[in-house]
Amino acid sequence: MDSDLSHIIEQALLYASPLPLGPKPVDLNDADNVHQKVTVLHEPSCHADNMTSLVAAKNDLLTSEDGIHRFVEEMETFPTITSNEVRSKDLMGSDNSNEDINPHINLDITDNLHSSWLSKVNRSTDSEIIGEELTSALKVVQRCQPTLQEGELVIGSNPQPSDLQPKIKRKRNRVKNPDPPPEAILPPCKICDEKSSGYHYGTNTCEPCKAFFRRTLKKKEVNYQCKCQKGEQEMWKQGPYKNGCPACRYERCLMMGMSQNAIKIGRYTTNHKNKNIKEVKTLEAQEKSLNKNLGTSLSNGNQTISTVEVVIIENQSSDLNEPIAGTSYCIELQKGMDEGNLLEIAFTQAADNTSLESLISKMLSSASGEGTGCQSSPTEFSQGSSSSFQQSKDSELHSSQSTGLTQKSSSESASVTTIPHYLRMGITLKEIDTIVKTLTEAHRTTQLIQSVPIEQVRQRQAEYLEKYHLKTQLFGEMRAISRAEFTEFFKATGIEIDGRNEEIECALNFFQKRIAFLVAFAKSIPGFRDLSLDDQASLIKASRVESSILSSYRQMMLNFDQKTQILITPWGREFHLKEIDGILPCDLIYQRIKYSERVHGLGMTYQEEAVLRALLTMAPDRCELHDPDRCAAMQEKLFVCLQHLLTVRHGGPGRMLFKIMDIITDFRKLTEAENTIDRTYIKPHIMKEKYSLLREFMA
Amino acid sequence: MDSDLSHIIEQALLYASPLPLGPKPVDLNDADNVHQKVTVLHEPSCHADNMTSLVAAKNDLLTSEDGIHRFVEEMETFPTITSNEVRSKDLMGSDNSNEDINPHINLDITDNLHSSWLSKVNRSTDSEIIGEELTSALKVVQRCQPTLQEGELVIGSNPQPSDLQPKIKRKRNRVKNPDPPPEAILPPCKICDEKSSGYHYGTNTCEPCKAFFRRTLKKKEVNYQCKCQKGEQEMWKQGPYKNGCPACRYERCLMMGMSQNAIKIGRYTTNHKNKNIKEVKTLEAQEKSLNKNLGTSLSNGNQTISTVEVVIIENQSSDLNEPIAGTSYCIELQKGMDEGNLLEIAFTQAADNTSLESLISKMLSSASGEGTGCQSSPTEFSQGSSSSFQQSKDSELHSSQSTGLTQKSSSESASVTTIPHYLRMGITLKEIDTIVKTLTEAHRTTQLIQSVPIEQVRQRQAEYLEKYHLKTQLFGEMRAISRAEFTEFFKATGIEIDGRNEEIECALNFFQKRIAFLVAFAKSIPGFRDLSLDDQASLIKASRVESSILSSYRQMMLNFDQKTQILITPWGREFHLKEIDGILPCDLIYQRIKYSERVHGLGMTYQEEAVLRALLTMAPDRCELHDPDRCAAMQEKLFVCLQHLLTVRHGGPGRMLFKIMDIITDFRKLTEAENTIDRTYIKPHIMKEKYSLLREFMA
DNA sequence: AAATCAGGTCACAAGGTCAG
DNA sequence: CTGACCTTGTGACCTGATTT
Ligand SMILES: [Zn+2]
Ligand SMILES: [Zn+2]
Repeated sequence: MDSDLSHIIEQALLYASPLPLGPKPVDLNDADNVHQKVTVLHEPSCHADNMTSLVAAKNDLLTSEDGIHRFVEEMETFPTITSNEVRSKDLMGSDNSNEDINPHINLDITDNLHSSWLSKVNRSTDSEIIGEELTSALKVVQRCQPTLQEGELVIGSNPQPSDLQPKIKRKRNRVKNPDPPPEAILPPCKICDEKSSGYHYGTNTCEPCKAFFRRTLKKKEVNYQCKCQKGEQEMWKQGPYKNGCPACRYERCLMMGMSQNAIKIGRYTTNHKNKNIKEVKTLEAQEKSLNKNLGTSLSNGNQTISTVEVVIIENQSSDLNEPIAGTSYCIELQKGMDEGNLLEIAFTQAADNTSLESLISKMLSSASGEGTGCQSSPTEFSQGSSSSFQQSKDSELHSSQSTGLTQKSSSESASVTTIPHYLRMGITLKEIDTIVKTLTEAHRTTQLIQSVPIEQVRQRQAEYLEKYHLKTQLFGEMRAISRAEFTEFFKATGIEIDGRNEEIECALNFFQKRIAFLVAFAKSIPGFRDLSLDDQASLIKASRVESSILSSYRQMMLNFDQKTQILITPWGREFHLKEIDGILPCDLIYQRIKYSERVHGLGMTYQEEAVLRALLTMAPDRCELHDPDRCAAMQEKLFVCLQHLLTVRHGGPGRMLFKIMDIITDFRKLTEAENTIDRTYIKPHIMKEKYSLLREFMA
Repeated sequence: MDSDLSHIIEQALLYASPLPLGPKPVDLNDADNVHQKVTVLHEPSCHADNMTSLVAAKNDLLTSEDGIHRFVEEMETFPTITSNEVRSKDLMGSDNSNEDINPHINLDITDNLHSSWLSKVNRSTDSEIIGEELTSALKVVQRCQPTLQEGELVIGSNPQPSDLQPKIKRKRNRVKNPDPPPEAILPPCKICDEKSSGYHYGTNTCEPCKAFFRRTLKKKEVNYQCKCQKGEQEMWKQGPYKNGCPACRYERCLMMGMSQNAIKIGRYTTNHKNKNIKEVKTLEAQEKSLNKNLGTSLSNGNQTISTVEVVIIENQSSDLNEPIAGTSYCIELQKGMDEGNLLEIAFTQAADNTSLESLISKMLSSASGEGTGCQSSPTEFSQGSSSSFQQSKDSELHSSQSTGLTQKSSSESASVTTIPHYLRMGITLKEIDTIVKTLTEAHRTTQLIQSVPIEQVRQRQAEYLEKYHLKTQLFGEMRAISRAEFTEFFKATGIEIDGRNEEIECALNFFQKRIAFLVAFAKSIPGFRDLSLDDQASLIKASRVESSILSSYRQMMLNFDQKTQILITPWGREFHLKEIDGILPCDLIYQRIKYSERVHGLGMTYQEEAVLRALLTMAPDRCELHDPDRCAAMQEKLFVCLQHLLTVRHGGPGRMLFKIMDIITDFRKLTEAENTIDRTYIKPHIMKEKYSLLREFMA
């Protein structure tokens, strides 16, 4: 830290010498250099040469972002811009603040036109910094604009002087912003989570959503048809989402309070600005700081929600998802999901005393047909034959034509016209495609998705926070009653101090449900069912942590509020992190949250998520298998699928893949940790017959 | 819609008369500058000059023909354009953003129309800013239009001043686009190489291919039958192609990433547009330079050793690295390696009390040129390698080129439009080849290779085993003296029970040497040295376990005998696994051995190993970096290299890659384990100054 | 004067249609 | 089935108006 200085010097030296800085180092402070550069730039004859040297110089200055750098960079790219591309407005310079269009380009054009006299003038210019010169120059030009127009108008229409003045003034405003865009901080689009462009119709939205809403407003009759797939409507309800469905989009717009009347124009009030900032901060905090905070936040978790914006909505359609009053939080199974069969088995059969093995085995073998849940997709995948493309109506399966999702992909992938390496093996693209579709579908239908908008969740959390405070005031920290104490007390007296056993029952119940989902998903993995039942069971068990995190992390992000430290469990209860220790080990929960955040941070698409989930499920080295090779072969295919997805999305799987691998690694640790915890915490509770499925999993 | 009529009339009027704006010059408020500018622009005499210089300048800037050329073309043809063809809005200039119409055209129009009077406007030279003046001038001209029109209207319709404002606005609307082909620049169809019609389903495709893909999407069941002739399938894989085969066509669509979710709609961003242009440029450039590259890269590939197992070298110069007396077990540094510089610093400098940071930094910065270390000994190695069988194997595989570049050469006869294989993310095959070579070389020269044949080793192990048995018979299990006991004893009495401290010194010494190697290798990674020194250091530290295992596992396999459980350490001592615990935690050694076995089990080639080592070194997610992105970019390249190598070797990297990833994953666990162990075992020993380098690594 | 938004414009792609 | 063409909706970018 303190040795930094010398270190920096070292570095400086290092970089200074060996690298070819180009003829004239770019030195911002030195006027001469600067001028030179400018001159150079405008000297047609020198053009090419200087270009290269400038570029070279640029590359040497690693960190700096400043004017010249950018300038140089643009010079570099400029040549590719053809005349078509330059908008007249750019040339005219009256354009206000287009961030993409760079003024320097204008310069260059101009240069080209007039290089002869330009270069001369330029040299004699004073010792200002280039960028500024340029911009100021721009400014001047722009000034001319309005004025001129003014003149014309006078001619044509006999204007009143009074008219003239304001006009000029107004025009001036438009004068260039010399410095880079301050780039106001804004929370993301409430509708689609994209980068928002401001507060539109009463809500922070992106430009597209704004336009969409405007168009809709203009319509005399709104009759959008919902184009959503199975679980997508829930996604819309839950939070920002994006797919091609205008009906749901519009509905969400309304949900978020967009309307003509909510319009607000003009400059932000400080208040509003602060609100924005706060909101962003909150979001960021949520994304990042969980790790460090936990320790401390456990002790001081009584901050109030100051920044959560509770959007008050007149919700006309509070139909199905209305959480019931006080506590009962509604868990919605996928509507489309025909879970009957599966769960039936899971729960009914569990009642008898079949051997543990046979329990899962039954679940596994039961859904041999299409009948069960997610299996509607191709079942017999086995060895790459994939002959049966019974995508039934899934043609649009993941039709989430997430418009705009691809912008990223387009940005990177240059000219990849060749078949990637990873495809050189037996697997065909078609197969990949099918696998991905199948898995995505299965993934979507084997997770619990609540359709409660985040605002409601937060609200509920806020409410609970108050309750919690009250409780703690009355009884002191709930946490004080440790699990050990409780058990002791319970054994001795038969009295549940705080009714936690009931809670535990709920939790266990939920766990069993989730297991059913895990099984269902696993079964949908192409080839999975070709394995022996034993192996199937082993795999599912071994991957339960991964699979369940991948299937629930989005919910987790929704249901846990960093600020208040309040978690709403999937079975619908609120807990402050501090009190949860009585039911489940706090650490476990915490770990889960942490991992959820990490996964969330990856920003995977649904498809990637699904494939990864499958990949992790099919891990032959996680457990003893009868036929590990077969499993490995399938896993390999899944890996190829994942690679393909990543490659397609960001012109190269590179970084993402590593990040994922990194998390996988840690997943294993988590699994280990959970295994121990489960044994101590859960096991004692699952002796009841109805939890035999669970028991099996804990074996 | 409604304003159309009047608008049309307006237009008609406008164009009907040759637009004599009237003698009144544009009168500006502060007009001098502007006037001048205008003058310049419209000075017929200047015109030609500017034009030509412009063109000249342009040609410097780009290779391509289109941009300005087209512009020039348009300039020339413009006069013939009739009113229909020009949008009024363009003329009027107040229009906001037509990107396709080139401003210059406007300029020219105006020029032509008005040159008569415009040129007369006085030109008082003024040394104000230039480029902008120009643009302003442009604007002026354009603004004239509407005004003028206004004037016209006045004549015709007796306007009220109040009317004026809105009118201008109205004009902008809805002028039909009569304009000629704006014809955006687009790269060709990625599927069939035809002229593309845009970005469809995430890819630039032609209209037919788009339709084809759409139809396919709509199908519920895709069962195309391949109708390809022999060889045609390869064509499809290779690049854009076209024959009647829907199966392959679809396959390629998927390949190129077409999909529902890749849909992007709406207007292009400037960015996207630029990307297109760039891509077109790149394509053009590639076509040109392809042949050259191929020629050169083919000719300079003289590297042969790819699968060397153990390189045996007769060592004449066992200079500085002389290990410990007693048993003379020879550790050889690569002869050619000019390590002096490096190690010097590592060891000499270590003596003084420089801060830790600067220590590594110095090592990092020392080898600024190519001169150092691993870079220097390419030739010797190939001589030294005795293994002839590999060569033959190699030549079978891919004749001269180790990286399989030959494939390309074989296909070079293909259509010109075919882009080389493996050309992703801007990486050319040549680049891959170079990287691989560099790394292989570096890898080879930054590891300790002993020159003892395995028989000798085994023999020695056998001998030691006897000794060991004797010892244990005499003293009982060595292991009995635990580290704790020893430390205690040593502290108390100052007596080393079994001279283990000496051993430890040896080990530490060796570790330091190895660090030097790690650094040297890292530095040879292309791009590594572009990172900041801090980052470099962080990366090296973070990857030390991986890198050292990859550089030593072969030795490890050689030096550890599973049967006897006897290990010969790299610093030349024998140990039974049981006794080693006194010096290093047995578990660590054991882990190392285990991992070495795993890696060995992969059967990687030397090249793969080298690339993998580099890949692992360049892991941006392992540690905090100032510039993770840059690092990630390089890592991606390395990843491509690895993929390429694997692909070449076994026609598909699939499984292998996955296995590797799997091991990588576990490496991280190992790293963590070692970090803890290091802290407890090693740290206490490295307080001596000469171990400061080591100390830094343990930080 | 600067910030900030409603609204407008139109380049652009999805999906449909229909004649080959 | 193919692909040219059409219709419809989207969203990037701009301007003028409105606030603070
Ligand atoms: Zn949005
Ligand atoms: Zn095509």
